[in-house]
Amino acid sequence: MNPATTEATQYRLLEAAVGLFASQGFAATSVRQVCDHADANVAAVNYHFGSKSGLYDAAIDFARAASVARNVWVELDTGRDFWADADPETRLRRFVAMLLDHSLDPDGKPSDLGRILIHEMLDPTESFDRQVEVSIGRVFNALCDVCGFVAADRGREDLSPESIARIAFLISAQCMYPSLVAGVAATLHPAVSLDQAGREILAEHIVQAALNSLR
Amino acid sequence: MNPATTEATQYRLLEAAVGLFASQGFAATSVRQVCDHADANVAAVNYHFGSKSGLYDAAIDFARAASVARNVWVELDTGRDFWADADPETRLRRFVAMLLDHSLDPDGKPSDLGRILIHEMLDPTESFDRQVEVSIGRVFNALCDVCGFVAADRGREDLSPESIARIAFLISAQCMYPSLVAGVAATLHPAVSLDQAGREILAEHIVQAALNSLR
DNA sequence: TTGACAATAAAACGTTCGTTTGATACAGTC
DNA sequence: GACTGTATCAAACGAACGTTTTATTGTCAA
Repeated sequence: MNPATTEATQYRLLEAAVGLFASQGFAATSVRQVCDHADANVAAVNYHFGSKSGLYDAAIDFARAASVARNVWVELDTGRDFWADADPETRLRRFVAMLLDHSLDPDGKPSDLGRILIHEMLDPTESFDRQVEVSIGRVFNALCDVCGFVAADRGREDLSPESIARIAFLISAQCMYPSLVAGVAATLHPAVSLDQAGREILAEHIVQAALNSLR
Repeated sequence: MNPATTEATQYRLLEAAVGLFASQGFAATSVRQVCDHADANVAAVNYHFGSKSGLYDAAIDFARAASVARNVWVELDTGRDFWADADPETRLRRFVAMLLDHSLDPDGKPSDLGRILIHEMLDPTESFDRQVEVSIGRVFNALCDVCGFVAADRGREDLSPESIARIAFLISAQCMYPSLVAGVAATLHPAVSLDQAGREILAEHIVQAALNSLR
């Protein structure tokens, strides 16, 4: 088959894998299930990705690339954010908005990457350390930095690094929670809307809470 | 074998099942794995609990009973909390403290029940609706009520039920996050301590954020 | 001592798992 | 037209899965 179709098969496998790994996790997702969703032969996974683990790693990179392409925020490789010249409060506001955008897809569905990350936290695979190193670890450090800038901007040099980290911790909690519950939000939180408008209100709440803690 | 030993086998199976289901979820946990951890025969699960699903349901009830016994808060069957006579702010403070205590075991480990619930949110089994009905759904409604009392106490009748629900939503996020990350907190959030002292500081942050939103 | 009963154990049931094999189709090169 | 490399397919591999069957054990009442 021609290379174009080949790439299409790989693409379909990755798309199916991301969605299934996101909801079921690595161990509970079978290769045959992925291939069925992708209309591919069972042997395609091992041919294109070497193994189920290879597909998993490729799917994570695929999801991360899609998420970053949709919403460039910080350089994941360095942790440097792109608004180093803006004032601290603006940086914090943008950071929270982007964490939420990475937690929820544009249509309000929970993010695949976020849900894969949650599975990794509950039951880490060998990919977890790499994810911390190249992605969430650096992002969390960048968030701590931004919170530290806000604190310094307000003359709160008395806040210890632990206090700063705790505030960043609670920001992470509020930004990641939507990707956890969005799939069952209709059952669990029927009164809370997670569309674009609701997301902006949530972001403002989160920012205000952080600013109050840093005041 | 005598009934005492029988109960011991059931108990060991439930203990092993709770831990494994909490970290791996239902589908990724095998019956043989549970029996190995419990030093029981493979047939013991189907003998005592009928099926793997029966073991799962029993394990959830087991974990919830242990959690409630350790920390009585609201009546899970009715959603009624036990401090209906206290002032609204005190009720909120106690509610947050108890949500955190249910998210983290006394020794700072993530709660098994909380992690099972997270798995259910990511990929609901048939047990999910029942869990929402008898547990988390009622607890969330009770939390909304408490937030509403605080708002009324402060003359904020202008806050819509949606606004109240959103504040309760963010409280839930911050209280549940520890049970998600506590297992990897050393890697992910090395600066944030989740022991008893750190938990109290977190609770105060969460309460203050909610009070500010309700002010 | 015997029979009834609850609990455990070993073995096997058919199914599904991740992976591999061998064959087939098809593009481009000589 | 023969050869090479890539991609797909059906089929099968041994291992592990949830579950069942059969046999064995120990404890009671009769």
